[in-house]
Amino acid sequence: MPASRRKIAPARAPLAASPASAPATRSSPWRASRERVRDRQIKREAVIRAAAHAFNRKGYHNTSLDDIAAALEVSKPTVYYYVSNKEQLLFECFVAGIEPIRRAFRQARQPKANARARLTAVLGHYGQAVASEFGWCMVRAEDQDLSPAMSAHIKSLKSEIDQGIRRLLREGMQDGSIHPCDPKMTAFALAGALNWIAHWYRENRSMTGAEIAAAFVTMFENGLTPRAGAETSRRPAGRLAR
Amino acid sequence: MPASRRKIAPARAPLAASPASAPATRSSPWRASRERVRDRQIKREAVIRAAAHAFNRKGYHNTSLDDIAAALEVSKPTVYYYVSNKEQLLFECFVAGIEPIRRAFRQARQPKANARARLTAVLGHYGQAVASEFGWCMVRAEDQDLSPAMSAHIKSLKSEIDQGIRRLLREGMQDGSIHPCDPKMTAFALAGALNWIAHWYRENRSMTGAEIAAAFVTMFENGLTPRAGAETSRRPAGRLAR
DNA sequence: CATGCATCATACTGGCCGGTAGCCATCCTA
DNA sequence: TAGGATGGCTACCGGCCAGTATGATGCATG
Repeated sequence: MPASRRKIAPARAPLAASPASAPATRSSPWRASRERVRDRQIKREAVIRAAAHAFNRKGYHNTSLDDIAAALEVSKPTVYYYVSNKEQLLFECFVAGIEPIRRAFRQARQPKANARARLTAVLGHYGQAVASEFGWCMVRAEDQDLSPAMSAHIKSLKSEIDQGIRRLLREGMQDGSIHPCDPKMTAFALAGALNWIAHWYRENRSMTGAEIAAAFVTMFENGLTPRAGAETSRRPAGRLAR
Repeated sequence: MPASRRKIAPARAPLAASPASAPATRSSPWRASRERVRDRQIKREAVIRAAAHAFNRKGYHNTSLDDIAAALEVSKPTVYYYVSNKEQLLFECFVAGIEPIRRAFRQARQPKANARARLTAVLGHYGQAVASEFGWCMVRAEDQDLSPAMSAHIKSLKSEIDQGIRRLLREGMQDGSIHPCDPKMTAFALAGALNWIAHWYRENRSMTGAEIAAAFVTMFENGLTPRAGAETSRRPAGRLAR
């Protein structure tokens, strides 16, 4: 069977540019194969994205590198040409997911508003990140699946986020914009609620990540108990947030 | 090498009756092997517990049935003598974890208090369940890891919980005990925050599940924004709840 | 056209692990 | 004390899959 080069998977699914995600379209740079874009970085990122997509749908352990390669219409050694192993692939997805959050924290550094407002902004970015293509990888990167070195690295990144939230909570309690609370527990609750988005935000993406984050944040701010001032319905069913 | 029966794992670790968990002590019914407790159900439950413990520490995919067998100081076919396969093992753990929550909902059926109070009670039980030995299995039982039948079964059980929370939220909005909100998003936020306990409540169990749940619930009820009435610290750092 | 580099495919290996076949030991019952 | 029932073990199989050995192809440069 000669003449069967560079076309392992006939056309299982051209990855189809995820319907309503972030504006980052993903059209595999291999495709018709004859153009040979040589930009290594672009292809490498395509591999990362494809991995994130596959992990997202099938889980890390149920995704083989052959799957990822097939989605890109290349073969497994090609994938290995751009990343060193599967673990690193997951790590890259993790970093891609968490980087926007770190950026949001850097933005929230300068205190141009009270701490609650800055926390709100950070949580909004957080929610969007979790709802992104890399959210699953970010949230579900288990220490158990990784080598000790990677595990430590990921843990430190996660801890950085956690500490950032706690810090904003403390600042808010100092400047009076946040109700007194245990910063550790509160940070766990906030991060947990947002992290969990990655579990249910899969099918039916009727709300954008920003909308979800906004809905959550208003709930966190107001609480369940009716406020004395305005107990009437001002925003009865979300959906018009943001 | 004769005379090597019934002692595969010399004494890797007698499971040691987990340090500070629920009062359900777990002492493997095989142990000295000579007593031959015949109660099949007891041994079966020991297998489930051991599986939950192992999944909890190492994750489902990183736990082999040999691991579970070794933890019980028996061999793999013995495990298969009590459960049909690994998937069923995970399912049993899931059910064991979720059953207390369903019970809490049944208790919350009779409206002897306003809906917010009943929701608070349910969430307390929810948090305790997630912090239990089976919490991880309950929270992390992924549809991807299961056959379609089991996946559907689990999904329906999870949905039952979700709908229960939404119902209490709606009831609370009707009886005025809960601030108007989108019940779907709010239920996601509440369940997510509580589910996430399973991720960080592992080492350092300085708080009990009930304490954590109580801390979360007060935060959910009050929100982050300071209340007009009492903005002073009444319970600045948790730890003395319950 | 020759050489070298970058890119990628075919085809394989080796280990792990879920699951099973077949056998043995002990206990219960008659 | 025979014989089934119960409970368990050793030893194995087969599939999946991460990762690789080897080499082919195309492009750039001289």
